[in-house]
Formats: sequence, structure tokens, C-alpha cells
Amino acid sequence: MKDICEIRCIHPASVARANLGRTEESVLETAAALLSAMADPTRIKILDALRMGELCVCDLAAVLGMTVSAVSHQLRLLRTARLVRARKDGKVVFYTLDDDHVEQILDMALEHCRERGEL
Amino acid sequence: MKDICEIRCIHPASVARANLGRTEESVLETAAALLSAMADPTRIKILDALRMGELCVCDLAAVLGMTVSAVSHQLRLLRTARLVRARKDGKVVFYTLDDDHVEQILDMALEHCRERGEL
DNA sequence: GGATTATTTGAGTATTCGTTCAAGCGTTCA
DNA sequence: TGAACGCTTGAACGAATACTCAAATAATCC
Repeated sequence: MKDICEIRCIHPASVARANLGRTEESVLETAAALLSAMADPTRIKILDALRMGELCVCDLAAVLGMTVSAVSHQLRLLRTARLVRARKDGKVVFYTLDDDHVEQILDMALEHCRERGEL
Repeated sequence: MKDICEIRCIHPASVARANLGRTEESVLETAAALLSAMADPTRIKILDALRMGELCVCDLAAVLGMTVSAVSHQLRLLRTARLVRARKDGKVVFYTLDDDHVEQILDMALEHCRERGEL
């Protein structure tokens, strides 16, 4: 069925062209993971809040109006995706954006949304 | 509990600063939805494939090595997120990237991943 | 009109995700 | 040392997601 499809119902030139320009699978998978880490209302709000400077978990919880626990869970995700970095000072843990790229991607997405209006 | 936290365990100046620079909630929600639409291995492969030019559903299925049905389901998501546009020609439906922004965000994410290596 | 082809759609299902709640660490300070 | 505090973690649960399979559209070709 799939083979028949590949042979018959296709524009082989277009497929060949698409295959040539293709990005390596592993890079695409990683990019999907990166975007997944940003693609959540809570986490994007965290990233947006951190653009103004570092905040501790409790501060973030206050800004977002959420439980400390819920925020901490999301911070863990952001940390393992390396979007965010933790700095411990006494009992307080401060979080910062890890990388300029992250902010750039965020800015571009926000700009895009503002131009377009709501989805 | 939360109120106590907001009063006591916080750096109020940092919180105020974060609140001032905050992006409107609705924009952040929309951006999260936009990124969600891109943040999936299958869908990001579709977007990547379409950068070389338009492809019909069957072509896409061949490129991705997936069921036509599965691809169509994801295309619907991409369509409603306006990342992709459909053009019907006879019984064939051709898909294209809807917007340059999309490609820019994709490029930025891919570049970021390549610089960093795997997640 | 009837068969074929390209695509979409809906139900079903297994997996993943985000939050809550309760318990656990690790650090500070009396 | 022990109480208090900031944060993290694990289990649990409802919601959302991605695919499969089967059926429905829609357009073309005899």
C-alpha cells in the first residue's frame, strides 16, 4: 500500500527535491524537544518573566499566580532543556535565561503573534 | 499560604520589575499555541520538508515514511495554526508554508540545536 | 453512472502532560 | 540541635495528544 503510493500517486521530482534539502532527523528531533519546552502557557510565562532579570522560585510563583510546586515542576523541564539556569544562594534558588537564542526565538514568536492577532 | 508567600518570602523589587516588563497574557498564550504547533517531531519534519517547495499529502507521507492518514491529521493542526496553506488542484491538495516567520523561527531553532549538539 | 484515487474525518486507544497534594531535602538561624 | 524556610520530588489523576483503522468526501476517468 505504502509502496504502491510511493511509486504511483506521487510527484517524484518534488519528493526527491524535498529529500535532498532535508535537515538531519536528529537535529529536527532536538529542535522539536526545544520548542516543546517553550510551548506551554506556564513555561512561556516563566521565560517572559525572566527576561527582566533573575527571579527565585517564590518570586516566579507570585508573578504567575501559581503554586510554588507547579512552578518548580516546570522549571525542572526548562532546566533539563537548558533554557534556564539555576544559581543557588543560601536556601534561595535564582533562575535566569540560559541563552540569548532562547530570547530571540521567544521574541520572534511573540512578534509573529502580535502581527497576526490571535490564533 | 500564597498571600503569605507574596508578602514575605519574596524580593518585591524583582517581582515588580518582572511585572512591569511582562508581555500581555493573551499574546503569550497565542505564542504558546504557535510553538506547540511546531513542537512535534512529525510536524517539524513536515515544515522542514515544505521549505523546498509545495508537496501534496501523498508526497509528504512518502518523505516522512508515514501513513497518509497520520500526515493528514497533523496537517490539519498546522493548517488551523496557520503555519501551512492548502491549495487544491483536482483531487490533489498541495501544501506550502504559510509565512516567512515560520521558516525564520524554524531556522533559528535548528541553528540553536546545531550549535548546542543534542539536548 | 460506477469505479478509482486523493484526502479528510471520527472513534478508539495508548501515551504523555500539567497540576495538586503530601512528603522529603538542604540551608539558615535561634 | 531543632524549628523554620525555600525548594524539589513522587504519586495520582484528569486532560490533551498522536497514531491506527475504518468509513466518508470529493474529484477524475472510463
